Amino acid sequence: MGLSVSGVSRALNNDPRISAATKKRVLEAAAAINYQPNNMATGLRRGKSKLVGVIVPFVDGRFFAVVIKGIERAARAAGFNVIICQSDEDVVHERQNIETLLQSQVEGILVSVSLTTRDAAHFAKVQQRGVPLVFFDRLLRGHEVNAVVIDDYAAGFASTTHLLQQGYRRIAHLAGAQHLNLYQQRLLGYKAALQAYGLPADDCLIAYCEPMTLATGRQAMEMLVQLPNPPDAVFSASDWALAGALQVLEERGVHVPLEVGLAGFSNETFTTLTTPKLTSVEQHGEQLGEQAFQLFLRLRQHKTPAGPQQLVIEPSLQVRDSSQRLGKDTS
Amino acid sequence: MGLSVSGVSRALNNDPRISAATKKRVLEAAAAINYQPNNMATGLRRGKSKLVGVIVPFVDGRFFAVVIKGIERAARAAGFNVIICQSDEDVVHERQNIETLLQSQVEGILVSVSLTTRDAAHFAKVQQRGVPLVFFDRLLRGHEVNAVVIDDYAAGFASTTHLLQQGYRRIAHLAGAQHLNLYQQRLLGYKAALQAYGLPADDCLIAYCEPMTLATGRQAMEMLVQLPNPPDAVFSASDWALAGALQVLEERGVHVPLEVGLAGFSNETFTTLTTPKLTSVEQHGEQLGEQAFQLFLRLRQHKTPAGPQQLVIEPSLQVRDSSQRLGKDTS
DNA sequence: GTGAAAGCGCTAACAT
DNA sequence: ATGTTAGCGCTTTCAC
Repeated sequence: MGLSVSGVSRALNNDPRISAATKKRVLEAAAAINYQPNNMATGLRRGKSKLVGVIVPFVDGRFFAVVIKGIERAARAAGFNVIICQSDEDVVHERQNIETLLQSQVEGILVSVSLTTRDAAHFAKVQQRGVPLVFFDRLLRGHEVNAVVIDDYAAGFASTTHLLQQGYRRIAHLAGAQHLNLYQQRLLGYKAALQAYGLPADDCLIAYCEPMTLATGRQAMEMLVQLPNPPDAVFSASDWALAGALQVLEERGVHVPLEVGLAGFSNETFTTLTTPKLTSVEQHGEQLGEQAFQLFLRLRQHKTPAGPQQLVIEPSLQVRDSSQRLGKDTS
Repeated sequence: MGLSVSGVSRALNNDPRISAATKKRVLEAAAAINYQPNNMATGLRRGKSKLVGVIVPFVDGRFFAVVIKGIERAARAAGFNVIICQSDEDVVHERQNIETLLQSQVEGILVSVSLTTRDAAHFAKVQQRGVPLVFFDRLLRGHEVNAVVIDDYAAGFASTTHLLQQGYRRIAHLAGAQHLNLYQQRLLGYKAALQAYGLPADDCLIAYCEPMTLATGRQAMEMLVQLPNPPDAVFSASDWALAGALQVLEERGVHVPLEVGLAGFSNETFTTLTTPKLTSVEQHGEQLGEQAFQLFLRLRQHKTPAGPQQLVIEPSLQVRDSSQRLGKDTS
């Protein structure tokens, strides 16, 4: 009849050292009283919380939402719960988030750094505590870290090459903050594609948008159209900035894609809702999220990893109306 | 020199019963060894986790992202951490989310129900455990619950009235699942506005989209344009469905807003990126999120509340190009 | 196969 | 103003 606490614990945890009969008895009783295990107590005793923390700059916008979905799926499968924090592109919040997550005893942290993050002191602290740290998508240049990124260079190269194939020759680039790997790589890919076509790189055609929003995209485009020799195409490192550029062109009666071709980045949902629909780069965020979590799991297993791990995911170009001057495109 | 654990605890918690000198000493030592309090231990001992759970159908899309921002702001101010769960519009996930949150010992749950939620058994379980439960935006019809909602009826009335003022007379409605309060209220507001103008309600003009997406909006519009007497305006309970409608009209060469006027709901970011820009309802999600958290706090204080509390937030109509047939609008 | 008991890190009586 | 100690709910040795 009566059973000791340890017996109950064993039954609930499928411990082999218990008879099927008593296990059944316990399970029924538990269901009857609507028993809920207390994760805090379990975590405290076991010394592991089964929690991972995720820090993203923001959660609206398709990319990070999708990444989170991927992380959650993988985490659920491994019996982990996920705590999501938004840094709001503010390094101060990011530091607070780290603090919060460490206090919550997360077993690992997955982070995509904010735009305003320039030093990595708060991340060092995480490592120092022995909490596995995985960066995804955005990371600080010049830091050797565990990371899952997409091949931004290849994406920049492919987008620019696509525009060149469509016959555009004076291609501008809306660039992001260069201390972030991904904006730098997109710019480098763009430059490399021009060079591969034997075209000179004209610095006038590179406009830095920080942050990359509709507003900064508008400003950049206003500037570009007033150039003595304005561009006939734009490759933007962000769909948002590209949307701003499109607005400016529309207002000035410039036809897209006949007069100016456009290609963006992130495959935001609105890219299929504008006129014309915007060509963009799909980053396969869900896959990226899953990989990031898997990497965390691996780091957790091997206490002493063999140096920083880097995983690269191949993006794919979604060609839509905004960049198709010719009938079709077979790239 | 040496100090007891309780002394340290007191210093860290700003207990008055400790000298300023020792407090300082402890704080310095804590900083030196990079001390992090263990929330699980504190929570276990105190019997409170300082955690709230939030369940939303999804996190992409502007509305819920903004609501979450509001909740987080209010929670942070009250010293709470937030666990965000996505139900993915699936009641099965929703039940799992509830389970997860209860195990995590959250002190309250804020939820916006999924589309597939029809019964409230899993929510009853939450109440039964004495965990305060607050619904926001979406709730099940016919359940008396604590909730913060927007005045969907007023919004439906205002949107439809605005279209009428612009001279549209055959106004269709893209409606959502009627077991959810908000879609029902939007429909009722629409009907009431027609009636107030002395116009008959034509059931042919009401198209149910479930779920309300670009695809279902397209289908609905295809059907509407083929009516013997097609509509000259559309009020949609979702911007997504409206975007689908706009695409269909565009493809058929129907001019918006001259031939057909459009008004949507939720003020999604893409409403300013389409051509024409879409009129929509701003729901003030951040405010809604803050109110929802405040309501939770109040429920937590008074163990026995005086019946279900309901808070209503007034939305506001954002008039843009898609609904302006006349020169201007002063509603 | 089952029970007794220690202890995870912390707080809050209750001493002193 | 500081120290001592019990115990939050659970798991896990260790003993039987």
